[in-house]
Amino acid sequence: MPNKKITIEDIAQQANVSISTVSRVLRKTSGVAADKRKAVLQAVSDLDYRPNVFAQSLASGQSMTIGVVTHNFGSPFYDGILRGILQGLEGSEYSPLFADGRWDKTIEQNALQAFLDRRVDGLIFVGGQLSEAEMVEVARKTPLISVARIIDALAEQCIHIDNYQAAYEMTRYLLDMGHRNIAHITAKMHYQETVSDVWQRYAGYEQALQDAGIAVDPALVVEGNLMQQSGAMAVEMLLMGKRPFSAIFSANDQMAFGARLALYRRGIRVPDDISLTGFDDEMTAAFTLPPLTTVRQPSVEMGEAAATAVLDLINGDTVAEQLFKCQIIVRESVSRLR
Amino acid sequence: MPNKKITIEDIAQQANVSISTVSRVLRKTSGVAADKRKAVLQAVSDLDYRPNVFAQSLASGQSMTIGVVTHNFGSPFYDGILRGILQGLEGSEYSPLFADGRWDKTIEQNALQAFLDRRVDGLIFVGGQLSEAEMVEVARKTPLISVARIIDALAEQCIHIDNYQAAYEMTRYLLDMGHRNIAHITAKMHYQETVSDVWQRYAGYEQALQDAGIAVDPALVVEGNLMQQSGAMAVEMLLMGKRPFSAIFSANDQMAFGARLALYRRGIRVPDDISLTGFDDEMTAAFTLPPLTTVRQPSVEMGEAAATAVLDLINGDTVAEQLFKCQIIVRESVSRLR
DNA sequence: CTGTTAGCGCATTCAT
DNA sequence: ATGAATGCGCTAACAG
Repeated sequence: MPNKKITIEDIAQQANVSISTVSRVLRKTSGVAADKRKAVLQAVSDLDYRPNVFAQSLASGQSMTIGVVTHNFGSPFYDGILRGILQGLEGSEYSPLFADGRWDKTIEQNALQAFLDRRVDGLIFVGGQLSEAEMVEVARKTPLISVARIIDALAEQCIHIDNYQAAYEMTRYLLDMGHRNIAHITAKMHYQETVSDVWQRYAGYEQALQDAGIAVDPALVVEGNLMQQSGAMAVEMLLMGKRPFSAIFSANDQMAFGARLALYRRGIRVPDDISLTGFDDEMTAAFTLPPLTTVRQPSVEMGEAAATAVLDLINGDTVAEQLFKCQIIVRESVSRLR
Repeated sequence: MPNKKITIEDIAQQANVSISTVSRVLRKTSGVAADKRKAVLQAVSDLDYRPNVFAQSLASGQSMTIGVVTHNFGSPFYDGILRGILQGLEGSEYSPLFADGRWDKTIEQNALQAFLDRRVDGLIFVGGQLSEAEMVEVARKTPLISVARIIDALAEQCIHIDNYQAAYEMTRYLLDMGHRNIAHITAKMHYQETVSDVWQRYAGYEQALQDAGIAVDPALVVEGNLMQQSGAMAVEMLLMGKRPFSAIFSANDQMAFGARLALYRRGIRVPDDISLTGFDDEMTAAFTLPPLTTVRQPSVEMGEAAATAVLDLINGDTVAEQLFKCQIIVRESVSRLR
């Protein structure tokens, strides 16, 4: 039977030293005679001692934890972020605490409060529903890093991808494949906090077309709301307009799936009749026929960067905004024209 | 600016009472004069006081937390469980702590240790890699509930579905649709702890056939390892055998997706040529054509039951094993025969 | 280097 | 009902 209520005092006795010496070797704050250190370590393992984190935190004022807040655990993207954070924290003395906001602001706020009550030494937000002002307020009191969401007032503390470039490259890819009439499914500005991302994606699309000497045809740009259903609607709208197009670039995978479904129902084949691309690579684990050409966010790397960054912040170091480059995942949903 | 370092003492002063009185109204352990109580509450909100959880835990010996350990956050099933747990804990004084074992036993053990160090008052395991013996050992020291995994020695503390019945019903459904030659993709006994579930699913399949006067054809039962890839292999094996079959019942969705893929590659249509069903309803959010007829585990209800159960356990009450009934989700992956 | 001591913030007897 | 006093287990000055 492991530890019952073994305290630092027990091992001090067992090792014939004072409790401060024990604390010293455990916290490795200052030198301790080799023999005493050995005796302490021996006692620790003999008695299977486990320090009381509450007492530690109470006395030191530090909890040695960092809180991770997200929209919801159940997504591949978050899963990657999570792995990255775990990796990034490895070796450090800090351990992560997780909370799932469930896309509900109230729940998220409660979770945040719980973290604050637990005196987390740092915070990592992956997305999040809090307003910029609230984030800034929180950041004033606790080291905080925002992943996959840009907070202008906290730019240096943000880790995200270069949406513009990724969209540019995706459009460029479509152009290279011979497509000239490329539709784009975007989203209205007010639907999500991710709005700025979506806007940048549109900008990348536009610029790529312009650089290819093609003007954006407003009739080929339709707005959804980021959800799958709206992707299907978007296709219907595109079809109703008489403008011909050979490819669709959706600002996110969700809508792309909706589009895929709508096309399927119409008997329009992908990619034989229409090429289709998305953004986020949300369905890597899913079963899609054919899988979508899309943009993959380096979630693991971003998570790791986030962990490293909070650690730096806690450590008093300055951090800088980090822009990650995405990878275009080419799959059979795009065909070469001509 | 909210609380800085406001302690119980500050509000004691502000309310002209002793700290013990403050503690009393906050912990509502014993009666306090109405006026004093009001004064205290007023001071608490005025100063935006937040109790120090570490001091609380250190003094009381309780952390008022329950730890939730899972394989990995990123699955719809876990997502449901999570929601259920959140619901079930609502109103109680306990708040959850989450850990993701990432399908790695070492990581899981570390997470468990972290929970133990944090003196969680209860534990909920959703799956998990620990051996039965280890689980029993942990359960000896901490109230523990196992979700979706049967631990014989801890039967009363388990919450799971009736795999046998669900499989029976699914097979029955296939039979009702006119199918007579129904293949089954199962898994070898040693691949996972979920093995007993898989076995029960096979048993349900077998019994349903027998009750319909059909003997199980060993040639139509193939073993995978629960992963998608093995589902594809299974189909290849079935195809190689000369036995005809019109439907496949896979013991889990993962393998069913693999099977779906293999069939597609072979140009065999689902459900026109072969009907296909799975188990777990893992891809509700995914894009599948057609979506699979499968078995849905009532994850939310199970999560809620788990939360309630740990609370009971902590409270010293006895708990009983809980078997949940599943729902068969009918989708267009099954066709009617004849 | 090492032992002694004073808190950390709060729950809890113990008196009153 | 309520205030004073202890102690939870540990860290961090503070003296040697």
